Amino acid sequence: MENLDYARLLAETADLMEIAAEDGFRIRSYRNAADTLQGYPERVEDVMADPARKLTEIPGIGKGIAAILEEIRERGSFARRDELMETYPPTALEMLKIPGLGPKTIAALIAHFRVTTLDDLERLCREQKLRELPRMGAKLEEKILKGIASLRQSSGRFHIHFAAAIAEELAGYLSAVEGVERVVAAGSLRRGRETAGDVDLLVTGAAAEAALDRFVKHPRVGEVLGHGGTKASARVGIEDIQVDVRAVPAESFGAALQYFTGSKAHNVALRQLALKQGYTLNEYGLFKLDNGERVAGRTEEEIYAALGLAWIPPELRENQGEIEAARDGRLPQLLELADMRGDVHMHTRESDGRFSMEEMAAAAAERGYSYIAITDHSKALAMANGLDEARVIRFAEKMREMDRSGLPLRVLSGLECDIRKDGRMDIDDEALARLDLVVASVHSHMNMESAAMTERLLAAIENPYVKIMGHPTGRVLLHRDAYVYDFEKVAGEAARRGVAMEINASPERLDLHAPLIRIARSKGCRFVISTDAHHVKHLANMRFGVTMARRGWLDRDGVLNTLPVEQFLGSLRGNEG
DNA sequence: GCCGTTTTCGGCCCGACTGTTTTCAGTCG
Repeated sequence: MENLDYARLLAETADLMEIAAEDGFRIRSYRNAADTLQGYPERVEDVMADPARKLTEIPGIGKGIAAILEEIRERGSFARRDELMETYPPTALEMLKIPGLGPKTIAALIAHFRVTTLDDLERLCREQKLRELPRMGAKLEEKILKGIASLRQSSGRFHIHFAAAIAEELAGYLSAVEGVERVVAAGSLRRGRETAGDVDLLVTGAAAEAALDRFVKHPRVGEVLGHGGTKASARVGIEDIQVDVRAVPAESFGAALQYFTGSKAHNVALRQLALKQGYTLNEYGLFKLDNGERVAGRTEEEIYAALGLAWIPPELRENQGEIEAARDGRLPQLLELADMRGDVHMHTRESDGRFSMEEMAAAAAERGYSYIAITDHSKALAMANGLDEARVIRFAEKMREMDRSGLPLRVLSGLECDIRKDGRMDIDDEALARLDLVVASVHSHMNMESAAMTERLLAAIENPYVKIMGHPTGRVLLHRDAYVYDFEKVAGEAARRGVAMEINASPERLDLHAPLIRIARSKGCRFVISTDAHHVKHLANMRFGVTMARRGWLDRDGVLNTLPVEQFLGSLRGNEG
């Protein structure tokens, strides 16, 4: 089992404990441990397997949870969880996802009506039975019905490019209000998470409150969930994404931005640090505990500085060691979009892209790149019109000719070559040898068991022409899970052989993601960031890949396609020195 | 359940909004 599985069991149990009204601090410990494991750069099973190591080295994991993790490893669950699962129907966890329904209400519903399915709950609301209970009324019944409907139609999370587009649209709309000074997106969007559950916008200026009124009148705003003097919430567009807009005074703008950017775990750690230093921190500022005097709040920088910390880039705020690094001056100089000099994975009409090589080259040059690699599909992807050996050779020749004929940037000849089920390349070595670079990717047989998939990938990177491992986990966000294999082993071998790991910047993939980037980096891997563009407009997705790299603590030196083209080529496997 | 430059016991982050109330519990971020 992976860290994510351990984290899920702990978090799930914490939810059930909340319904069971257990001690809140104990529940928080479970959640903390789950959060920590989720992003922990080492596999928890490896720590358990190493006799020289102890689980309690991991912050937030003490004797109690260490024992639970051991129990999970042995039998896939643990006693406390089993008891709770027996007491409460599995739907209890589903019900928590309905906005407006919390643990207390759910406990009451289960106790009084013996609700066990969402259908039960829906019927009770339709028959207006909920109002028989204290503090429940018509509004709640309505809210639950809407919640059930939206739960059934979607997972409630959205791709980052979609959430970013909504945020940018509304920010423009609200900025146009006279007297609004700034509109900024906070939340997981600002931290660069791969998906967002909602959009948080902060508005400041004399007319901030008026901006809330304007927001709820936006033509694409549907249901208004709340609207007060400092906050308005509504669902937007046919996708029904929740948007929260908050009006914030200028003197506490930094505090609000810090607070609403999160993550929750980062904020809790920061407030604990503030308390230790004699301050209290909230969304209005940093205040002295003894006399309530405001110490900071106008900017994030002054808040972090007052706590003895360097300003922490939002992408790092996951309570994964960034606070300690900021204290000790060890924060990395994170990669920037402007550092990128080339994009080395993209498709043209030769396979399943929509544009010609010349059009892709022109669009890439416009973005300021000095080189690209064209990497169309190989023949195994027949439905994508993948290239066979003869076409690979012909197309590579054509690319070289074009490259000499004065394109606006350097075009490298490449291929996204399928890794076959047995780990061999889909194209023979003789043809691969004609290319500047080969990206090796899995597009088939994704459900192999872990050991076989590990062997397959190890075999693939044995091929000397493979320079880059494409979208290394194969996940498709909100749609398909990563394939299962021993990532550390493959990453270690890739590092040893000089095969670079791709950070695929397509918003539907974002693969690798931050925890695996950190693992790969710790194994000595180098990276490229590529858009996998099938359309000229996809070239703009590079920013999401850079964000992912930043979340993985990468600086410019860790990413090969920040280098000028000759050095980039020289840094690829087999070309060194 | 975790944790310790005040602590191995006694703390543990904080405020706004809603709905159903006659003063506040529950939910959310």
